[in-house]
Amino acid sequence: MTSAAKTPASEPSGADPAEPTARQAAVLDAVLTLLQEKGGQLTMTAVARQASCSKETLYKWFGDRDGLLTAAVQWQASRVRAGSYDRQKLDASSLRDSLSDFAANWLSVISSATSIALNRVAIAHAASKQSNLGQIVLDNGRFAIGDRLKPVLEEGRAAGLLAFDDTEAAFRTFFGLAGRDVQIRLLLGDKLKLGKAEIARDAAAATDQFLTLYGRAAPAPATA
Amino acid sequence: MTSAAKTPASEPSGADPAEPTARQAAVLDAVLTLLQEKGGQLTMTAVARQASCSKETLYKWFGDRDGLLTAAVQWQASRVRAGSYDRQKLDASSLRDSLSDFAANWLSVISSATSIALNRVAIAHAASKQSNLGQIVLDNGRFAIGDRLKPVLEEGRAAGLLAFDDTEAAFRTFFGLAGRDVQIRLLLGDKLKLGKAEIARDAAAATDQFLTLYGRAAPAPATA
DNA sequence: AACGAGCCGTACCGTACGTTACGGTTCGGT
DNA sequence: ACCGAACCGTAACGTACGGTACGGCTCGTT
Repeated sequence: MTSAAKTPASEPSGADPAEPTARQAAVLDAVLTLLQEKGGQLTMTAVARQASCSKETLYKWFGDRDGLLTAAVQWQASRVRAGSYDRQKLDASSLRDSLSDFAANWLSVISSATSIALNRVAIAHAASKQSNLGQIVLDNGRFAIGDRLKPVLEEGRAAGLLAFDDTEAAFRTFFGLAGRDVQIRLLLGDKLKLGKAEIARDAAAATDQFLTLYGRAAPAPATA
Repeated sequence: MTSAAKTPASEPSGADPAEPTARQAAVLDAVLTLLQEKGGQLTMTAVARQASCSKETLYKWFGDRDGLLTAAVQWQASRVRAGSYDRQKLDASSLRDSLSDFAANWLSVISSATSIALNRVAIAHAASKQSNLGQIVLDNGRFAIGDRLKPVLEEGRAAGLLAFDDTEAAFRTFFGLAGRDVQIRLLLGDKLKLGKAEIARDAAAATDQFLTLYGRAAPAPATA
């Protein structure tokens, strides 16, 4: 973004990632791989070598270094979006399972090497540049899970299983109970092994705590 | 830390910050100021200009860029350490006040421009270099507040006001309830104004939730 | 007054890296 | 078979910045 306003290359220079070609996806995978292995010292030369492509191609496809980083973040985000958790039946048990699944999934994501690396570069970017990398990561992380979880919470409320006034506040409580200090510790380099067993246990514990705070035993129809 | 094992300058090259001179403290303040204003693009030249000193002096005092950053982090940490919360009387009301104070203080710290800037550089460092900046920030942030809060929790348990098995787990729950998504959002550049009123309200709410999960109404002497 | 330590300001050096340019190769279209 | 587009590999350029050297100034000491 140092001297933009050039010929916008093919297409991924704008804010719309559209769909990268298979070859471009391979390049972006190389970026993600290098990001995890080498950390912040990601150079265009290293990307070109890892992806077996020329730097000229990188600049033609992605404009500049920021464009490449942005495309990589969006590429990773596009593959994280998945499970839509189709709710029909909604009883106390299935609600608990849904919440626990959400917490476990979130813990898995934020403790993955890819997520840690991407959050680090986005945070480093937010420190100096004006680029929207941080916003992109937020939109596909914190806010995306909020958008997916809030409907579940509201269905739970409609079914009389949960009680709260502010959906956003309830979600943020759940977010805090599930994540606690995990993300900041990992971002700061703390060794913190989270195996599947720990994640499942912590997710269940967070769900229990959330239900203690917001749960209602049985459907309570109508108003007060 | 790039090529240590030189003549260790005066003294702040090791792990012991000891006590910086007034002049050195002014330099470190300049670092913190620049870190907030300019973000990650902190250059030695800019520090020298801001502090009205020569680069030669910076290198004599702090060894290299990492040494300067480390000293700045520890300098900031040394001034954050304060309130020891001397507990003698401990009833339900004072426990609630203590917890709420802790939460409010923590929210104030992590939402301050200085903390955000320091956490960003520490995270960026944790990404590439092997430096212990991230560990220093963790020790003076997350772990420091844990060491100060855990005794309060255990006194509360001894007084029959709280019930938990694992002090660490109880603290992490409190940490999550208080912090929720605040820190990650701020680090990623999200606009999130936290005034004194919001902090006080959120701290009180987190305390209420924590007491709902872990509180016991009255002293319950002896075992079951 | 003379001296030396410490420090400021600045010029300078070496390197890393983003970005560009260019020659050579592959490959689909005609 | 020929052409042009796309792309690979690499050399080259410009700049930013960490680190060093040095001349001059200030100030405390004798």
